[in-house]
Amino acid sequence: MAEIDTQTRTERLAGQIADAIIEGALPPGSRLDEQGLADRYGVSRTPVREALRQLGTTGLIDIRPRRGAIVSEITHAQLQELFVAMGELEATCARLCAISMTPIERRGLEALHESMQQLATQDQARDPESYVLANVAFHSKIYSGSHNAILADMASSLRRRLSPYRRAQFRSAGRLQMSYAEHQVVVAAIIRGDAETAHSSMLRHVSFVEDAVEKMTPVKP
Amino acid sequence: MAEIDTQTRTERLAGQIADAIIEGALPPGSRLDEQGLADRYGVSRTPVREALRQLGTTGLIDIRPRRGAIVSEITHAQLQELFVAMGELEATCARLCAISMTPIERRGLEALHESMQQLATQDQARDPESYVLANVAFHSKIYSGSHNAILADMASSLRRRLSPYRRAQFRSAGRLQMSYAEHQVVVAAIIRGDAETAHSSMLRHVSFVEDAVEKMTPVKP
DNA sequence: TTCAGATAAATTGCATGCATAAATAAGCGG
DNA sequence: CCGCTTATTTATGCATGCAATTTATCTGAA
Repeated sequence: MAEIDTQTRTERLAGQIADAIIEGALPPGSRLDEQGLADRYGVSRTPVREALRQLGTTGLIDIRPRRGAIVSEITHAQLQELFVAMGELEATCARLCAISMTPIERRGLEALHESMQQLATQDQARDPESYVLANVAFHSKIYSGSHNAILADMASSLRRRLSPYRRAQFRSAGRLQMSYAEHQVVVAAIIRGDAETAHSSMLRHVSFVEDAVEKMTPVKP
Repeated sequence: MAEIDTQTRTERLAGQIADAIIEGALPPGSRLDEQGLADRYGVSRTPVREALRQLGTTGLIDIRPRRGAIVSEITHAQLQELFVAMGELEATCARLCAISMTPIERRGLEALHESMQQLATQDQARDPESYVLANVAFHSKIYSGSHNAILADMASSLRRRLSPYRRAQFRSAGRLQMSYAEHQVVVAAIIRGDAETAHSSMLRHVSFVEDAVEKMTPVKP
């Protein structure tokens, strides 16, 4: 048998349900039946309810009193706001990176970015998976490089919340190379400590992502 | 009898407990005994637990598995990070205000700010209460003026989370006039649409607040 | 057919009970 | 007197049960 029971059922559930949403198994609008989830994960309704309430405050799901919870459905306007917010947060993190990343962190970021060149240029139609993974790592490095756990948490929380809407984004033609080129500007600015450019180029990068998503995501009015 | 039972016990509890923390009735480190809270508010442990879990995800309280919940205690370093994060968020909101506030919103902000001049100059030792209230309204206007509900929520959530540590801040000598003068720069920049200055001056304003708080808040290492 | 109202089924909100891990107190050897 | 082990107590985590509300189903009339 494994080891750590240090985690409570509720916490584990919150993670599992969140993952299911992020991975798309539970698309926006899905009803989150308490008993159903309890059966599905082999627990009672109590920890399910606590997990749902936790996810509710993150915005991932929407709890409607006496009417059950659903995976958050988002209007077009709200989706835009989410992207703007994430863009501003990531841009802020990037600016802080330019100011306060350690030399080691700068080297690490640069190295990761360079390793992504191959992933971006290899046959993208076949498998953007590895680039997507590296991309998450890239943005995580930006978050942690800000040296501010609060901003980092907010940014990754937003990223999670948006993930149901970005799934297919990297499948569009040339998006990988575009993304890589945008990263290039951000990284260069951070490396040379140019806070303003780091900020503005990251803002632009995220807004490009937004454009790419908008072209393909049908969201109800 | 009143009317709306549209709100669930859990939600009401979450609000009441949060208020108690914000108002200082439950200082950082306080133990949040489930049964005690249940008795105190005349409910069972179940809604208390759900409310606590909700507050846990906002960061207001700290839930330690199997060891109960306490009002979040914060190290000096974390307090600094919180202030930096809030500063960056408010600065971002201020920048967005400069870009996208409507003429009516600009007028409203200016009017509120002007009304605060009297509150700042009147005998401050006696009663900073009214200025504190107006100050909350001022920053709320900045949040809503960003026209981004996500950023606004994050900023006000952070403000709530910091409120236990800012209570006595405005009692220090001359802090009111200082605050008013700092606001002046921010408002002027927003009114004339100077995004960069709005951002940098708000950042400076919040960091002054941080300084004022640090001088008086004893936080354990 | 479609829609209104009534009835039945399903689901949420909350209280309660119990097992188990922590915290606390008691006992014991040093 | 003090530290460490062991019992006792307390509190948390979770399951279960019930009342109330929502949602689905059924009936009948326009």
